[in-house]
Amino acid sequence: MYAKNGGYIIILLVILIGFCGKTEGATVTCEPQYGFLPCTSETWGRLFLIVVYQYLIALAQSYVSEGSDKFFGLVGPGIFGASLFHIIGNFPSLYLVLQSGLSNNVEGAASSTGMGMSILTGSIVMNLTLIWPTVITFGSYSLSDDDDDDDSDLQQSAEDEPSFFTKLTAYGVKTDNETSNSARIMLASVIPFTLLQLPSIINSTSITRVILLITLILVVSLYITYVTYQMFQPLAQNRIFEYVTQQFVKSKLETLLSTNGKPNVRIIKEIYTGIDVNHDGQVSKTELKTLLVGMQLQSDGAISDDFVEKVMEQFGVSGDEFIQEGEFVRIMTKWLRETRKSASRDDDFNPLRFFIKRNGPVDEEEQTSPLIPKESPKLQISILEYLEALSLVAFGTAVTMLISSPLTTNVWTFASNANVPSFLIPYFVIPCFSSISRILSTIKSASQKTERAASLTLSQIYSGVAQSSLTSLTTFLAIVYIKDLPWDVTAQVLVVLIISGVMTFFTSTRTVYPLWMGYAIYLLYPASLLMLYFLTVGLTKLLADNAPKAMKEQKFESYFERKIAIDASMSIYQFLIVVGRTGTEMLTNEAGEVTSHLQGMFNRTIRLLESGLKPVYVFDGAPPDLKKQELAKRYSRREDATAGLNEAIQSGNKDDIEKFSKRTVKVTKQHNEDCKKLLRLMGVPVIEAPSEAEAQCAALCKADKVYAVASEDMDSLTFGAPKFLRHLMDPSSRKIPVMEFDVSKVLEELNLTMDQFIDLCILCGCDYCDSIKGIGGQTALKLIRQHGSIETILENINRERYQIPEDWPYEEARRLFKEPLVCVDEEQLDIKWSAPDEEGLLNFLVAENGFNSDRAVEKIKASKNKSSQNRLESFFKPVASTSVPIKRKETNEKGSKEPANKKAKAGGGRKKK
DNA sequence: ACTCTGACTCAAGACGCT
DNA sequence: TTGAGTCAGAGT
DNA sequence: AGCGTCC
Repeated sequence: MYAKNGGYIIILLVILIGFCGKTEGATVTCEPQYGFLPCTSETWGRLFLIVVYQYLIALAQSYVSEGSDKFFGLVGPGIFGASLFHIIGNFPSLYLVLQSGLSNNVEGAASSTGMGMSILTGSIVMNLTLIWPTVITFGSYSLSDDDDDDDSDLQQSAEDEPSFFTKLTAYGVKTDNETSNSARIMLASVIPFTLLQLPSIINSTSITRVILLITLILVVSLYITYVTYQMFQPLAQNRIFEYVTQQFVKSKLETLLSTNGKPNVRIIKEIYTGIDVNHDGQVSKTELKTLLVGMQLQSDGAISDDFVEKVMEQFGVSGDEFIQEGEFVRIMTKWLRETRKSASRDDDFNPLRFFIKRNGPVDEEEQTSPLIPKESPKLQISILEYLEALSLVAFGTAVTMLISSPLTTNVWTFASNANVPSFLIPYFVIPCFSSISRILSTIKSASQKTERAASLTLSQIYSGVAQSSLTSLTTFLAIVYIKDLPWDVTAQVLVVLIISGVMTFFTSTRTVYPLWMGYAIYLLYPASLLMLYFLTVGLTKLLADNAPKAMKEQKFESYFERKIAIDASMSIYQFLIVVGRTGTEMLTNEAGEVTSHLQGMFNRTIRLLESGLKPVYVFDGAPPDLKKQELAKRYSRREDATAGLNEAIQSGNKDDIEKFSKRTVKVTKQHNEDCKKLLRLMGVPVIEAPSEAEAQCAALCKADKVYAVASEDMDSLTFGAPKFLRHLMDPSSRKIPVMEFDVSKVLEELNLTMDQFIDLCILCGCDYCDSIKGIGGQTALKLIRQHGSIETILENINRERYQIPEDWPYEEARRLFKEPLVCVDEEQLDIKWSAPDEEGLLNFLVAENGFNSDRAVEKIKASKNKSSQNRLESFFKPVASTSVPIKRKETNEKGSKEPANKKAKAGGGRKKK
């Protein structure tokens, strides 16, 4: 059976890889993970992949749990059962939780740590508010104690069934005391979450770290306690053991009973081997007991040795003798026949009859009787068995590790493309996926509708929660502490606390859960979603004082097919400064004209086209008057630098030459014209802004002509570009992810209006005017918050402390930001991307500027390939984004971002790596 | 003690070869 | 030029 | 990954 499933996994993988290969021919714009896993840039393709990956993970997890169950069955309760068993069983989900935190990507560390915690929170809450009530609703039976066995299935016999509302109180589930005990243990495991809440109350980074350490120590000691407890209190372990074997035997028996006609000897033999854990070819008394447990022979309480003896007698053996396979098959067959005919007498100890009417009488008096077989099953070790278990675990784990990273990336991208709120992904989607199999098995086992089944299943949930929160929390805290990662888990922690608090209230004191309670607790799940939503959204607002996260990291590839406006002058400047320049030397053509900018622009544009982006380059027009002052200053500085350069050349100081030559770089009209020509030849649209290029970019974005503005200059935000990308060009050379800013979110989280935001930017310093001495990002934000506008600030500010520049033209600057001179008429409509004019391009590059023709041809080809596939329009609108620290340009920018980290903003001390 | 500012420094493109 | 990172000093 | 080359 494992082999069959293993076959599925392998076949699926092969299909996937084949799928990948197919994609490769036509469209490869995405990077296959590990070089062979398929990938896609289309949204629905992603969905498909997600489903497949998820299925694979579910399979893998079932392997791991089967394997670890097998281990447990082999070893039985003991030190292994107490410790390793849990860890192994939890490994796949643990890995899912932590893989994000393990990434080396420091930039994304904050979000990944948050993500790990969200997954943990999500699965805890899901266990408690979805799986838990499932036990109640699926496992409920009449709580009144009459012995009518007919209500075995609530849904079926509608006639004599009580009404739905009556059932709410009259039906339900009972559990034993041990279950409440597990609940209390689970509660204890949640205690550390309280500590994690402290940093948001206390405003100190150092204390935060101490708290982190204390929490870590607490969690570890709790974990040790938990393991120790289980070692010396085999109660809990025995429950799991029973649960495990019960699952196996039960499923077999169900198949057996569901086949009509002749008893299926093969399955009976399978059961026999299943029970015969040590594979010595015979079933002992202890092993038989396992069978009886699996049959749910008694609705609660232990199987008495007495009873086992009697059943043994049925098999013709007694005491320490063994049951042989042939005998086993014979008796089982007999039982089956009898059961079908229901001709058996009551005292003949046919356990199957009890199994069939699972909802047998509940004997409350026996509730307190010991649940545990007096002797734990002592099983002999079979190497083969171990190997099988081991390989199951190893295989499942390997598949999980392999798949989980592609799964999560796909899930994220899908979510962002489909506009799913991002917090739902780690909180709902991922735990949901990994819980599916658990939900199913829970339904199955709860459907037995016996106290024992309910108790076992609930215990299983509690201990599952306790284990996963302890293991995950330990690892999470350790990583965060050791790597000193930023973390802000206030919202998740609160949700866990509230949910588990409510659940504790429900569960700690009682053993009877009426049906209504199950339904009520279902409601907690949506409630927790709302709670988390308001906490994340609300909190950031509340914390807006510091660093709202209004930004989202994006993969470079996720901008496939997106139209992006780029400020050309900025790029040209960069190219001139950096491309092929050594001292005063630059890349030139034969005529001695500089071609650095062409080289850079060509390469970059090719790269963009190859990635499927649609760039629009916007060139600067005439600078506004205000900026002229600034420009004049720059000009004079450049003069100085030129003088310095000459001096340096004469003195031969290389460092100085280097330094000054950088400063003397100037983008000339000629450079601009060259680039425009190049771009037009490449089929890339070029727009000439009447004034500021940044402003024009923003206008294009506002007019929905482009998806976003890409720039390194934060002025774009001030100009109100709805979407703003930073580091778009960087990922190739550096490992910085693209940051996507959403102005509306920025405003929302800063809790400012656009006008206020503009004022803020002016205060922080802009190209148009000076800033006020002594006011940086922080103070500016505070002042704006407090007073609302520059005017009011000026009225209220302490003029002694802050020297306000004379003739401070803030109003003018504001006007430039608010109503920049941009071109809005339909002239812009001709933003069209066309195929490159190869001939013209080659002529221009090779003939006029001395480019290597082979290289040029090759690159043009590359870009053409990709751009032809660009035709596949994506249906999906640009994506909403979330969360980022706000920044402002100038030094102060750091003012607002960096403090964001330090400020211990209520969000909990974030530390920077 | 903690926060904020401002002054300082540094690097800045993109590709391919080894 | 720009931003990023660091550091010292001044301000609470 | 580091370093030279692109023109």
